[in-house]
Amino acid sequence: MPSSTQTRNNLLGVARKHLAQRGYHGTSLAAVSGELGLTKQALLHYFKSKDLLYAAVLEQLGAELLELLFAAMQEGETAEHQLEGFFEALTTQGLSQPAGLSLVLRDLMDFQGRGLGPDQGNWPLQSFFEPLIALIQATQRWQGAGFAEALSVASQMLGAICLFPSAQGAFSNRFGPGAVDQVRRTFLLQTQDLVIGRLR
Amino acid sequence: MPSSTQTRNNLLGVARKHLAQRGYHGTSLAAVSGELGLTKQALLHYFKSKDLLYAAVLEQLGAELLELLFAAMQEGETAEHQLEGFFEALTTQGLSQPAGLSLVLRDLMDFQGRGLGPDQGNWPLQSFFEPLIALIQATQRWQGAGFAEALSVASQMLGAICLFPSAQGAFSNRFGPGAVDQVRRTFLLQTQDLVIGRLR
DNA sequence: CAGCGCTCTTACCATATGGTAGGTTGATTT
DNA sequence: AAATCAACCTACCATATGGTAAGAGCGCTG
Repeated sequence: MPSSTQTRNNLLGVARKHLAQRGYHGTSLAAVSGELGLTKQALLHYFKSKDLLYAAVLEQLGAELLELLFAAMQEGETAEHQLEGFFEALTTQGLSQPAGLSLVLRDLMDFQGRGLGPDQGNWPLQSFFEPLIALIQATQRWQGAGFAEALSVASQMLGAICLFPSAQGAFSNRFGPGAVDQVRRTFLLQTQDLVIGRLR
Repeated sequence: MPSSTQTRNNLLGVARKHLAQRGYHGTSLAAVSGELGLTKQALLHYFKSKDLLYAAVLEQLGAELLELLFAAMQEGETAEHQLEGFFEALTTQGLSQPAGLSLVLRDLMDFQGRGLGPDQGNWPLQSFFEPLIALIQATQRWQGAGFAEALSVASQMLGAICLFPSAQGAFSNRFGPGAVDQVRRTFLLQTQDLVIGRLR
C-alpha cells in the first residue's frame, strides 16, 4: 500500500513518461492515473489541474537538471571541464531515460502553442538555463562573447544531445533496433567530441 | 476566388503551421480550416482524415528537404562541401520558416506516441534521411565508419540546427526578443562552425 | 467514541473533437 | 437542357477530455 507521497511520486513519474512521449495535448489524465490503477480524480486530488501537473513535472525536471549541472560544476575544475562533465552526464542519463530530454525539447517547442497561463514570469527550466549559459560564458572561448552567443551554443548542444535519445523509437522503427543499439554505443563519444569541438 | 489546388495548398500550409506549433494532438481540424474561413468538412473533403492530412504535410516537407539536399549536392564538389551547403541552406531557411524544422523534430519524437496506422513501411522522411546519411558516410572522416556513426552524426546536426529555430518563441519570451534577435544573427555562423567541426 | 482530515471513488457535466450523411451551388460536359 | 462532378456547407453523432460535486473508507486525535 503506497503512502501518500509515494502515490504522488508515482503519478509524477507516469505523467513525465506520458508527457515526454505524447506531449501535453496527447496526454490524458485518465491514461496517466489509469496506469497506476487509479482514476483521474485521484490525480486531480494531488495536482489540481492538468496545467499544474505539467508544471510539477517540469519543476521536478528542472531541479534534476540543476542538480546534474551543479554536481558537474563541483567536480570539474575549469568551466570547460565542468561543461564537458555535465553534458556527458546528461547524455549518459538521457540515453537510458530519454523522458527528461524529450520534455526539455517539448517544453521549448510547445511554447507558441500554449497560453502558459499566468506562469509568464515563472519558468521551471529558467533556473537551469541561466547557470548553464553563464557557465558557457565562463569558458575561455566564449568569454568575450555575449549572452546571445552562449545561448546559441547552449541550444545547439542541447539539441544535438536531446534529439537522438528522444527519437530512439522512431529510428528503431525505421532503421531497425540493431542500428539504434549501435548508435547508442557510439553516441556518448560522438557527443563528447561535439562538445569539446564547440568549447575549445 | 481560390482555385481547387490553391485551397488545398492553403490548407496544407496552415496545417503545417499548426502541426509545427502545437503538434499532432494539439491541432484541430476546425482550427486549421477556420483560419481560412472554411469549415472542417472542407478540409476533410481534400484530406480524408486527420492522419492523411498529417501524412500529406509530412510528405510535402520530405520533398522539400530532399530538394534542398539535392540542390546542395549538385552545387558542392566534395561530400563535405555538399553537406556544409545543405546545412547552411537548412539553417537559413529554418531561421525564417521554422515550421519545417519543428515538424522534423516533432515527427521523430512523436513516434512512440502514435500508432502510425498502416504507414509502417512508408515514412515520408525516409527518402530524405537515407541520402543524408549516405552523404555523411561519403565524407573522408566518416568513410570507414558504419551506418550507425553516420546516423549519430546526422541526428546530432539536425538536433543542433532544429532546436533553436523551433524554440524561438520560448526563448523570446524567457530571455527577451532582443536576445533572440542577436542569436538569429550569429546562429548561422555557429552552425557552420559546428558542421565543419563534425565533418573534418 | 465522536469528529476530522486525507485518500480516493462514483456520478455527472460541458465542451471539443474527428468523422458521417446528406444537401446545395455552380461550372463543365453531353 | 439534362446529367455530372467538384467544392463546399448544415446537421448530426459518438467519443474523449478536463473538471466539479459529493461521498465512502480509514487512520488519527481529542
